[in-house]
Amino acid sequence: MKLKEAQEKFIAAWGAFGTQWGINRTMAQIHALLLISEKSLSSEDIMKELDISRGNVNMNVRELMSWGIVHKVLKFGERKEFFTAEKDIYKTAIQIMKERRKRELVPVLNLLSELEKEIIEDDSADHFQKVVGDIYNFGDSTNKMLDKMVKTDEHWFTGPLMKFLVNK
Amino acid sequence: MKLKEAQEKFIAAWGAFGTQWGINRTMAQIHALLLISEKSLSSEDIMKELDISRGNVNMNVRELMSWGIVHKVLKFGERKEFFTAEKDIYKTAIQIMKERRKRELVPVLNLLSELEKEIIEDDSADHFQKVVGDIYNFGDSTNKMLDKMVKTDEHWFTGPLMKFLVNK
DNA sequence: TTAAACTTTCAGAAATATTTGAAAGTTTAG
DNA sequence: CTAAACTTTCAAATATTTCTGAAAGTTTAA
Repeated sequence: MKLKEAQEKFIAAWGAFGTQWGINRTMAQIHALLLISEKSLSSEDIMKELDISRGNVNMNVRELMSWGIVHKVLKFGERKEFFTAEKDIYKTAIQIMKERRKRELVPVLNLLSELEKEIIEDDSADHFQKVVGDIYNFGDSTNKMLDKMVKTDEHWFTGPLMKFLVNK
Repeated sequence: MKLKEAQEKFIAAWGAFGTQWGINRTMAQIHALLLISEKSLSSEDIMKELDISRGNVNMNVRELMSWGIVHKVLKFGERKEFFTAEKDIYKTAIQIMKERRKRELVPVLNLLSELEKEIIEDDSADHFQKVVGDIYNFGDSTNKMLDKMVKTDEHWFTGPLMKFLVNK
């Protein structure tokens, strides 16, 4: 297999997987492209490589930056902006966890704790309150666990946690 | 707040969150509805409650069953099928992990290992091979970890794992 | 049998999400 | 300044996903 062919396969597949786990195809493809590019790329480069419009590149690159997994690079003597992806996959994963915690888990916890507090009028609310409480507790534990994972400097993924889980 | 109001809020919110993490709104709403219903519900009940069509209910309930978090219940003397959601949130989470591992992680690992093996022709493929290899290793560790988490009978979420992570 | 009670399917309609591309906005070299 | 080089925005077009509802299929009671 030619390198180019393999790269295209990787980008296409990453795009398809992206769709499956809820992020848009193009965003995932741009991320894949930047991951496998040693040099940082301009909007122009990305447009050509993936055959997509300027606006699309702009919007998705900004989204990737808001996730903290793609960064702007400025080159001396160049007016243009270039972009590069975090290449450490561990750091990338941590960053994604961080963002998902913030964007998805925290809002759920807020909703649940609001519901938990407010149901006081109805005395047939037992089951509902239990469900809400159970989900809250589970979410809260997950939240704390993620927080710990994310804040520690330790490379826990290859460290004692993994040993703990995988051995024994 | 009235119970009914709180329940509707929960269902609506669960639907919206679902959208965000890549599953369809109605499927998430049906799951929410079944979670907070003590009794199992018929298609008819779900149609009325969420104001959606028969076909929509049928398709999404089957999808939830394929995830293993909703089950068919047969009642004596009743021709109709009823549905109920797994109420243990921990079991539900484990089940979702199991399925995501199978549906999302394993296919990614297959792709990556295929790419890893096949790139042999080009000698400028170093960086690409490193990226693919790094992602593979990370995915493989995650896979093993999830496998362990999922297979153990231990309620690890409140057990030693959490203690390990949250304390110290 | 058969017909009522139910479930499933699926083509077309509707809703939602993504993309384009041209215009507006911004920055910088000279 | 000002004009060239670049980035951002956003309304309209396109693509994708989801939903409807009626028809087809299945099961069961009698």
